[in-house]
Amino acid sequence: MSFTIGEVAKMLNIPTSTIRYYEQEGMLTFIQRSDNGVRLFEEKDLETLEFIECLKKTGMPIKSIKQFLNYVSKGDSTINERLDMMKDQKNIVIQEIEQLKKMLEMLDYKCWYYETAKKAGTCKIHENNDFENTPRKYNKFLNKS
Amino acid sequence: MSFTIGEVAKMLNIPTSTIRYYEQEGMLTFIQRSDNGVRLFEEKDLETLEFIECLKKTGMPIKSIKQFLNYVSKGDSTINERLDMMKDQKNIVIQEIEQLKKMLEMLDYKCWYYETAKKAGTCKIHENNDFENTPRKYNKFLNKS
DNA sequence: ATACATGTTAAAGTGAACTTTAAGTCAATA
DNA sequence: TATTGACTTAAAGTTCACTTTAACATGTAT
Repeated sequence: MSFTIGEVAKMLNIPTSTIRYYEQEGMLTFIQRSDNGVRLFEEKDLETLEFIECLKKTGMPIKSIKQFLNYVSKGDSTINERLDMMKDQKNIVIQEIEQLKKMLEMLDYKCWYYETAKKAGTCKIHENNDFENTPRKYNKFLNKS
Repeated sequence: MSFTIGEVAKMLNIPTSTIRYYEQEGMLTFIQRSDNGVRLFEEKDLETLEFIECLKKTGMPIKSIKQFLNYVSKGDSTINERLDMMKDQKNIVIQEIEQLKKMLEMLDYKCWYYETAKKAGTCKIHENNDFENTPRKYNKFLNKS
């Protein structure tokens, strides 16, 4: 049993134009066609599309995803290359999470900064960078606006 | 004491073209000029630029950063708006971290998948989705390629 | 005095990831 | 039989965040 592009679009919540774009970019070399040229998606193809969406969420560019999928289609001779790509992407995601955690601390400070300014009715409350009245976890942000 | 655009670019590791672009987009309305039109950056301006870089790392679009900085220049009457923006961005970052953590698990599984395939010399080792020989934490990925 | 580094601008170009448009094919339904 | 809805393509358009280019100004070093 197979699905049309419209059905796939609904199921995976991806616009049909995006799916066609992916095929055009050479990511979906495996998709079969009916006699009159209509794309036929199998269950396995849906899984690949879902995997593509995951890789996109990790920030992997479309060219790299294409590269990976081309390795997949070449079979066992490309296991090392695929392993390397997944390892590299893992490290990228680890670093991205690290960075976002730091940014979260900064936003946390900013929220505190504006909560207290809101209570005081003015940002002037922060003008002298008062260590005494600043929660310890925010001390590192003082004197850095 | 003030800095030229080239000095700022080196200190913050941002291209001069990018700084000029930010000004053009209305993010740097505060920058002063010398008599002959040369930009003069003060210490405070550097801090603002660093903050802009932070907001960019959180994924905030340049239009929103501009919005925020415009609120800042309007003073105490916009404290609520600024607080709301920081709260919103905090939630966005929290969700992004959540998503990346899930993607990290997926990449972790993929690494294990290809490590074992590498040892076996073939991906066929995974063909029957063997629950027995799959570490528990990867079980949820079985039958989903 | 001339070259050079650094600054200035406006405008055009880039790359990534899509989206939209226009024109056409085909199967099913009123 | 005519229309509707879903599919097809190629090509152009869009948005974001810059970057590059070209032409010119200015201050310092030789």
